[in-house]
Amino acid sequence: MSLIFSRQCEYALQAVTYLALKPEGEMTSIKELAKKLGIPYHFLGKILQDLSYKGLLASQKGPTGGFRLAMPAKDITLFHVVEAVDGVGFTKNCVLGFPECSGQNPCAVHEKWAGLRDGIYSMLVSKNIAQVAREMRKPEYV
Amino acid sequence: MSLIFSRQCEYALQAVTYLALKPEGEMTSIKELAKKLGIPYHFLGKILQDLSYKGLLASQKGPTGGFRLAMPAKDITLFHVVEAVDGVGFTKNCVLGFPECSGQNPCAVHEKWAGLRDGIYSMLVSKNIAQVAREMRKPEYV
DNA sequence: TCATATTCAGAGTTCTTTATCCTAAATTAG
DNA sequence: CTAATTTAGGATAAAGAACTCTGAATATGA
Ligand code: FES
Ligand code: FES
Repeated sequence: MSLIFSRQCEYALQAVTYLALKPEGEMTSIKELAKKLGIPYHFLGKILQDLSYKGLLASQKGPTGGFRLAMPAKDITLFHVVEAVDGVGFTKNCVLGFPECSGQNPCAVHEKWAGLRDGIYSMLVSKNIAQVAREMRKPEYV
Repeated sequence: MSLIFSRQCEYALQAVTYLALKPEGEMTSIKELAKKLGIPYHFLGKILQDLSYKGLLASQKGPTGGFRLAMPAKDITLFHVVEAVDGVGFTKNCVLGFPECSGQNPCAVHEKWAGLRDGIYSMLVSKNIAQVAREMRKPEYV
């Protein structure tokens, strides 16, 4: 079981932050990304394709081709990626799965969850991916 | 996509807290639970069966049969249910999906996530399900 | 120019989760 | 004892997520 984000979304987040480390405009192949990040090659291809379709990445075919961010890294947050891949359900839904989540008929943990949800949101938007990428202390990001 | 807990786990949490409202020892049928909580009947049956197997619930067949908590509601927390159904992965895994999550090679949001993860854990253990059930402001719980 | 190697694009497949169905076994009430 | 009710449990179907295979586009260099 994946936690809050789907596997696809996790891979997307890893890949996009990896791209943020590259000089602006430089193309990076699926091969390099898949190898460095340990993500299944073809699956990653489909994910990046999807991110291109949604306007977050730009792609180019052929040798020397690959993917790059469609806009400056400082203008992208992790939230943009989550929004594009998983949607914004986690900002609206009841953590216990009840059909409605509002102050009207709150479940027992509604208040507590509201705070945590805000925390998650702020974790995703408080830094742009250029900063995020630099703060990664992961061997994958070398 | 469900958020942090699987659908199955959400249903389990709703059902167990519902049972916590009943007088200790009283049996409640799948029928009543499914109807009140709006959970698919047969699916809920499997979930409750599983919770019985894991020792959280006790069951009895025949008319007047049903399910009840296997121990006093004050001794059960939401975490017990999550643990039984989804496991404790969320307390250990990297929120960005990296294979390792530790202070050794932290991802960019590791610290922030550590705090949120603790918050989620405390949300699940700070009250027993008797309290949780009483605090539900849900029409389902009547 | 054109063959070839490289890379993305998109359809297709497998696996897991969710949900349904059906029959058997246990238990109660009459 | 019989009929009604309820859980137990296997089998199956539908939906969604995860992953794979094949083909189209493109740059390079012979
Ligand atoms: S109603 Fe449950 S989190 Fe809002
Ligand atoms: S390494 Fe990412 S949350 Fe710990």
